[in-house]
Amino acid sequence: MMTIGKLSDTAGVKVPTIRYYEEIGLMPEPERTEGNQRRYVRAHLDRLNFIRHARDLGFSVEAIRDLLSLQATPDAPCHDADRIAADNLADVRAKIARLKKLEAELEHIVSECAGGRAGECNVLATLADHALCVTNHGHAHNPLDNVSN
Amino acid sequence: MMTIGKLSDTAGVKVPTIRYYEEIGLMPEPERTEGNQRRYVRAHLDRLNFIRHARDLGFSVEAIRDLLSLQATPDAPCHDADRIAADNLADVRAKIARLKKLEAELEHIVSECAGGRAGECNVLATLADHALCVTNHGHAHNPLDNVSN
DNA sequence: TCCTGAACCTCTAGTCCTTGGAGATTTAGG
DNA sequence: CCTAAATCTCCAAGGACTAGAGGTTCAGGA
Repeated sequence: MMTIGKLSDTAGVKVPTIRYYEEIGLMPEPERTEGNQRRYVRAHLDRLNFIRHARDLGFSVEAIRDLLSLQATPDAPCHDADRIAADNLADVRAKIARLKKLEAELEHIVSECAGGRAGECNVLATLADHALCVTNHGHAHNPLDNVSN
Repeated sequence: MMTIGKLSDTAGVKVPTIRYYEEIGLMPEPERTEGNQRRYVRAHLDRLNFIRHARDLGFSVEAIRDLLSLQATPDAPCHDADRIAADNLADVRAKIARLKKLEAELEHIVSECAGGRAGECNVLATLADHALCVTNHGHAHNPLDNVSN
């Protein structure tokens, strides 16, 4: 029997986040004391650890929802979990590829900067003119959605 | 003199986004027609291209604000712009490093999956127990903030 | 000149995943 | 029994957009 604060410390997930997970149905509603405070048991900690770990690995909340329901049915075939993980891996790789292009671009920009006045600054010049770029880092219309996380 | 739609198409920035940039002060308020529609000139396009390019490169709106004010004062020393870009580069590198750890972890998880039942699934087992991880991909308390670009 | 339909306007609210605060209540320890 | 810490609920913010409703303006053609 532990309080939400103890659960929070143990799992490394902030208190409001735990309540949020409950609200969106990732965490089950725990027992309450007479005074309406949440009391958790070991199973809650395991589940929260699972969630945090999956979030650390970049899984979306929706993916985690799927993984949790798979976990709940141990006799179900495992390829669904495998596919979710593989999708996530592909996602992570795409993000790495994109960030590497940005890295190259930024390296170029920064290294060229001679430390003069803003009027001749390479950083500013490059940002003002895409044609000065060394790589094609994309003219994506939703550039960052792909990279966040 | 171009409409917001033309500006949007030319710069590759969605119309509501342009209005949003105006609202937060990244873009200046343009002239209006008698009927209250925005009309842009070349300078607006240049500025919007600058902004989009910087966003593509992962700069935050706040960083862009700084860069734009530097651009407006060509005689100012350039090291501020350089520092902003260098900070951003460090940021991108940190994200890459983090994502590579995730990649390694996910590769491990996925490759180990024998395609059996969920009860023995490696994906699920690893998520349930951090100790099974091959790398220390961090117990960060704000795991994804560091990675979203 | 009028009409039509596309593009524009403002305003509000939603996205995602938390995080923080206000103000009230409960709990555990001394 | 008292107090301080922790908890409760509810609401709002963050970043950077995105989407919709409901209404107006523009440009081209008949």
